[in-house]
Amino acid sequence: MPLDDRKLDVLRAIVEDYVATQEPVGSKALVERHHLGVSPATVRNDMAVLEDEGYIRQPHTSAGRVPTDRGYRLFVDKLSRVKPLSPAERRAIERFLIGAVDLDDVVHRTVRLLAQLTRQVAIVQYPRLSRSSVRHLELVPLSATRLLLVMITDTGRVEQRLVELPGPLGAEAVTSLRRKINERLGGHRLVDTPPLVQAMVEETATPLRPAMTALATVLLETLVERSEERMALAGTANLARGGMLDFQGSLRPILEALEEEVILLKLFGEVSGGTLNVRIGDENEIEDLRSASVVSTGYGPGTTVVGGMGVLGPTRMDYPSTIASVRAVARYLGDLLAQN
Amino acid sequence: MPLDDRKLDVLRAIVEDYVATQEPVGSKALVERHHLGVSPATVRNDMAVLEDEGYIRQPHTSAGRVPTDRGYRLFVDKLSRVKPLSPAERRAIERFLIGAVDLDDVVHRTVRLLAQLTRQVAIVQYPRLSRSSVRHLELVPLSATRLLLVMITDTGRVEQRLVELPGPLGAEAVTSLRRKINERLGGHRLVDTPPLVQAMVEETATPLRPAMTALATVLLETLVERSEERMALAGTANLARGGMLDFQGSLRPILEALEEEVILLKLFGEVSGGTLNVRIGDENEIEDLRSASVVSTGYGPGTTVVGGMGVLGPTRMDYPSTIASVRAVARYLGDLLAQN
DNA sequence: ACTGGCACTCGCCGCCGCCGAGTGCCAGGA
DNA sequence: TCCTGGCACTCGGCGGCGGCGAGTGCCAGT
Repeated sequence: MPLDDRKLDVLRAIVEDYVATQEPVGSKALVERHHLGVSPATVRNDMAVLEDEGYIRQPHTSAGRVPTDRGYRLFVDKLSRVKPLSPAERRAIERFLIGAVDLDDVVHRTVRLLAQLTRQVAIVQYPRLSRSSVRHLELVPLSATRLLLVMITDTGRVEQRLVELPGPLGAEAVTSLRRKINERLGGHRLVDTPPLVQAMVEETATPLRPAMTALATVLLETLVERSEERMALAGTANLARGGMLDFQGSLRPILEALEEEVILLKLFGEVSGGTLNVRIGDENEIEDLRSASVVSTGYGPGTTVVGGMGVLGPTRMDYPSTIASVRAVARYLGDLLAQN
Repeated sequence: MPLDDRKLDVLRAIVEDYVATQEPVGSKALVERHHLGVSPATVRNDMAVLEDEGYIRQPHTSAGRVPTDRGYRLFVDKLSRVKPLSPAERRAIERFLIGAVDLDDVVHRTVRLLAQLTRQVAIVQYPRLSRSSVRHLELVPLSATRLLLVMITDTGRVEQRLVELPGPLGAEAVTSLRRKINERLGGHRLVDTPPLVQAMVEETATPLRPAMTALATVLLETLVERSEERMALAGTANLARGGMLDFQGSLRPILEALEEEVILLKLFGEVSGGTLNVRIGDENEIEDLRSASVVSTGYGPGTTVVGGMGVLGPTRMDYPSTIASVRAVARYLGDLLAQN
């Protein structure tokens, strides 16, 4: 049973009003606030149908209607236009650009910006190591048997790791190792490096072999396999707005989920396509986030995706502007990375 | 009017019971649970005095008593012995030590450990740059006019910053700069470096002068002045335990404060002495934290203090064990840094 | 196909009275 | 002087009650 246009209009009106007021919306209030051109009674009939179809529900008899997850889904898919950003928002985005001194700074500013624009919890993943390529590898001797391995990627990430050498190593040896690893790995994407590292070890002459093996182990284990996806979080205080009416009473599960990096990473598992993703309530795979919605997208220079970002909020959130903000911030961040 | 011993016993009992049950405690319940050797009536008289003196109060007439901030203060100062850690806690602390691969990892493990032990919000400051000394400075040429400056401190922190050069620079020039800055700054504490940097610039010969100036600017501005004190946070979900009875209803101000790095840094401003610090409710300088208590201390190898750490929770928290945990974790972390 | 009218439902709110935990006070006893 | 048992009192919490009103579903009429 397809819904006719007016029913869709009604649904849209319900979603908009409910998001704005956070109170169940009744037929009378609807016709007053939106010029639907019909009487409350007609709207009521439409509502009955929408309820049968599972798009809205009544918290209790004789209260107004509230959208269901399914209703929000339809709204997002069919009924909402992306709301253009306000000049103030554009200005805010541009202002955040200036003065960022390094990648850490950029990520932190971005996540705060996003939290502020959407008034929700924002999450920004650092550019993924696996999607980046090696710009430079540096070896810094700390002592005779200890090196610091510093890796700089084309996305600006800098990772460092301690390497314990099996035996002491002279300065020339370090120089030689440094040259070799840069020759072999420089410019390659991290995902492609494992075989290169392997080959590199095998063709290393005996004197340097043990050191190179130690180095290779660290490279493989810590930089590639456990590619340590970092992320930044901001705006958790926004969860406490609305006096815990949202999130069925307890912030606890949400806060817990936000602290589990593994869980957060899942959120960005599917942003590879570069398309923007909206997961509403039950659609979330993560148990603890079933009472929340997540708007996420990938970002990166040009069309490539080097990381994910998004916001988390109550299912009753302003999807059009949230989506607009997330998309805009992702684009700006991508541009910023590109011009670097 | 000094409080006699029994009154203090009564206060201690009230604090312990209230912390355990989270409910106002009455005279009858007190004599039942603690063998005070006197009748409820006597306890009531003592309570009246304690109330006059401002150590406890009644939420409303005909309810039990609840400790005031002042009551907790007296309890912490005079009435509580530090509770020894349980074997399970000791084991947890030791377990966290093994397998930490770098400073980031150590700090993150520490903060999670602390949150878990105390079941509260834990905050750990990274070793302060200003208290650390330079172990090594590395210059990595990224392009002809761009250097990456990497600084490694004796506490294991690695900071990097981009340097835009006024003109292109050859490889030998970079080597020369690298040698010079390491000679001059290596081993010195960061707080002592500004004059050294200044001097270094002045005695640099013309060809390298502009590059050195750029380098010096970055060094001074970003590494010393704005010495970027980072910190890690964990256990925010613990705030939502106790159904927001604590924190007078809203988590919002607390969460907001926790996101303001500036505010958090204030918490550790006074840990320099290395002594453990307890700030209870109103004693907090930070407005938003007036409904919370903070237990903080410094940590560092041996007796020096390189950073702060602590936990934040409701004023009705188990001070003895919280204090024990914070102290123990700080000591372990200090030892870890020392043996490194 | 829409509308006005109408009876009905039910959550919210304020009211009331009971119960009981807890208190303050007092007179008597060690 | 200090402690105790007894006693009257207070007041928050709880459950039941009734009225109000927003909102609904249905139906007959246009």
